[in-house]
This record gives sequence, C-alpha cells and structure tokens, in this order.
Amino acid sequence: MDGEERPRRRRLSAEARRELIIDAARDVFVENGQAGGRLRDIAERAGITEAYLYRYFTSKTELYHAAVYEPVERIIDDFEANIDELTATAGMTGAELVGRLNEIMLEFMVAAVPYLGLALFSDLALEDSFYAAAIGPRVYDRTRELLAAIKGWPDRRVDLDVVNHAMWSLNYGVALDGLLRGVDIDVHRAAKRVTQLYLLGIPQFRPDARRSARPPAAS
Amino acid sequence: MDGEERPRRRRLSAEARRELIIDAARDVFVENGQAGGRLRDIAERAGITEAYLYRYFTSKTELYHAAVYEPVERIIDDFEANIDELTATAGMTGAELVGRLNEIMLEFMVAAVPYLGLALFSDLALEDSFYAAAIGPRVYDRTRELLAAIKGWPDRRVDLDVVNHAMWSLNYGVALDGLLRGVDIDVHRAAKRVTQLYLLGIPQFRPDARRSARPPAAS
DNA sequence: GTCTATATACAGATAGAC
DNA sequence: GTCTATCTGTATATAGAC
Repeated sequence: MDGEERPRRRRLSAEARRELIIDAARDVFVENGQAGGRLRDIAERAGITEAYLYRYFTSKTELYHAAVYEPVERIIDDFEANIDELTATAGMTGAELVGRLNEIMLEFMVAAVPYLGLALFSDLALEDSFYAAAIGPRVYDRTRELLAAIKGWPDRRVDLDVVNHAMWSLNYGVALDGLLRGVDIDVHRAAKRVTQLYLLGIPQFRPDARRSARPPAAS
Repeated sequence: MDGEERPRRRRLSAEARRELIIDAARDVFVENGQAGGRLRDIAERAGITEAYLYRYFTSKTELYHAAVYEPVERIIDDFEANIDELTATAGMTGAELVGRLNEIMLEFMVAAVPYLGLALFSDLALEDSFYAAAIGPRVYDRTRELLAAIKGWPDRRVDLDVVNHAMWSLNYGVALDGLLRGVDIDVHRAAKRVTQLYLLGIPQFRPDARRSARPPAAS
C-alpha cells in the first residue's frame, strides 16, 4: 500500500527560493508573533523542509529580521523620501499640499499595517525597542512639521497635534479596515475621500434636531 | 558559601492569588501572544512557581481564557449595555447624542486597546475567530445603527459608513496613543475634544493660501 | 538543491514532599 | 498554600546522504 510519489520540490534559484521563504515567514510571524511563529509552518508554507531553511538563514532570529524588520525599515525609508520630496516642492496650495500629504500617509499605512500589530504591541518592541522609538520621530513628527508649515491652516482653534493625530488615526483606520476585510485599497482614491473629510469636516454638523424629528428640508 | 534565604512567598488567599496570576498572564500574553507567552514568565511575574499555576488553572489555554478572552467579553458587554441605554434614552438633541455616543466609544476603546493587538492581528482570531466575528456585529454595527437614527445628520454628502469608521478610528487613535505613551486617559475630557473635532470639522478648511504666504487675517 | 535522521534545548504539565 | 523534581512533548538546529 504505497508507491505514493512524494511531491518532489521544483528546483528553484536561490533568489526565488529566498523570496518564497521570506513571504511565508512574514505571514507566519505576522499572524503568530516572533515567538509564536513556528519554523515548521514557515517551511510548510514555503514548500520545503525545516532543515532546508538553514541553507538560507542561519537562525530563526535572522529569518525574522529579513522577513519583518527589514521590510518595515524599507517602508519607513520610502515614507521619509516622499516627505522629503514634498517638503522640497514649492508653489502648491495648502489644499494640494494636504491632499498629497494625506496620500503619502495612507500609502505608508497600507504598506505598514500588516506589520503594525507586531510593531506596536509586541515583538518588534522587544528587539531593542527600535520601532517604538522610530515610528514617533521618523513618521509621526515628520507630518507634524509639515502641517505646521502650512500657512493659515489649521484654524487656530484646533491644536496641531490633534490634527496630526486625527489624520494618522483616520488613515490607520482605512488601512486596517482593508487588511481585515482582505481587500486591496486604491490608495489614490481612498486618500481623496479621506482628504474630503477634512475639507468638508464631518460637516454641516448642527444637529439641533430632536431624535425623532423629521430631517430638515435640504438646504 | 550559602545560607541565602530563598524569599519564601507570602501566603495569600486563593482569590488574591488568582487575581495576581491573571494580571501577570494578561501582561505576558498581550506582549507576546498566546503561543509566545511563557508560563515561566507569568509565574515569575506573579511571584510563584510554574507548577503552582496549575493549582489555579488546569492548562495554559484555560489561563489564557481567563486572562484575555473573558475580560474582552466583559468589555464588549459593558459597551453593549451603554449603547442599549443610550438607545432607550429619549429627548436628546443630536449633538448631545453624538457627544454621549462618542464618549461610550472612547470608553470602550480605552478598555479594549490593550487587548486589541491580539484581537485584530493574531491569537484571538485563532480561537474560532470569535473576535473577528464579534467586533463587527457587536461593536461596529451598533454605532452605525445609532448614527443612522440621528435625523438630519450627517450631511447626506457624507457616507454613514465613512463617519462611523472615522469616529472609531479617531477614538482608537486616542486610546492607542495613551497606551503607547503610558498615560491614563481622562475619557470624559478626551471624548469632548474628539466630539468638538466633529462639530468644528478640522474646520474652516479653505487652504487656498500658498505655502509661503502669510496667514490670512483672522476672520 | 533538497532531503532524512538526529541531537539539543526548552516549554507545558504532573507527582509528590513540605 | 507552595515548592522541587521530573516526565513528555515539541521546537530549533546540525550532520550528512542523495
């Protein structure tokens, strides 16, 4: 009762195999954390044996680094480059500036949100707490600077930190929602919608009507 | 070279000991996930031995349940009770209603945010995906219903889901910020500030000024 | 380039003494 | 009420064959 052919793995180039492993590792680590992610699962998802992982990575720690730590680094680098570019661009109106800024923030969030649970809550914080330290100064503070440079906005009744905070929260919410629902986000379109939310406010909010009153006639 | 006194544990009541263990377990699980959280660490933080954990909980799984699953259940229950109460209250203006709703949302978020990394990204989802299933219908949809019942708001140019989403995102952001900075949030005050953000919008946003132009004269 | 077999370490869980 | 000692399972990591 055998003669079953074990599905012999296709031979791949080192590069391609490495990519496969990293993708698998990212998924497993993101779902289970660094300690919780099992090499068994990573190997299985990558279609190889555990032992063979060690031809590409010398330890679980190194694999984690390549699959999580470094990608997040690159995402932050890209974000910073975008911010720098926007900062250097002259002659935009405030609205254009805010629109573009918001787009950059959302782009960052969409890329970062798969890793963000780890980054904010657990594993990444362990590894010398780099992320807790980096996300503030390299991300959060940069947008605050930019907002501060926009003349005439926001209205001085509203604190700049609150605005910065709110913008990040909203974009985080959009990205997280996309992640949880498993849909890809059209960054450009979604950013436009979020920006409109600032433009309009959640607007015309003069809710003086009683709960069971009829809606007021459209203005 | 000894005679060192091992610090003999203080005898505690079963109740008190149980509380200590649960607190320790929550911290460890929240930081490291279910799989990553070590009984060794939990025992150490609770000031007892690993073996002694088993006098209180028959397995790691049961401990996780008591330390994470059940508290989150209670938080959601409280939230639902608050929403029910608000729903049953008559005669509020729209503004009062939104203000109170926002306060309930923030109160929920502040309580839930320590567990939310787990809930959204990993462990809790495993346990029969209860949370992924519950947070939507029991939390998210409830506020949407309530918002939908407010006559005359939001402005029909803005989608209700976007508003609901934005409110949750903002409150999530506030709660998360408090968690990451290790400060306690005054829910009532913070909720007021967030609600104002809706009332004003991020307001008066007509940023037509050029970047380097002077701010317009105050209106 | 990829596997099987195995060594080593560690975590969860139990038995039983004090 | 609390511990020490220990068993058993499982995870990481290595050796070496094909």
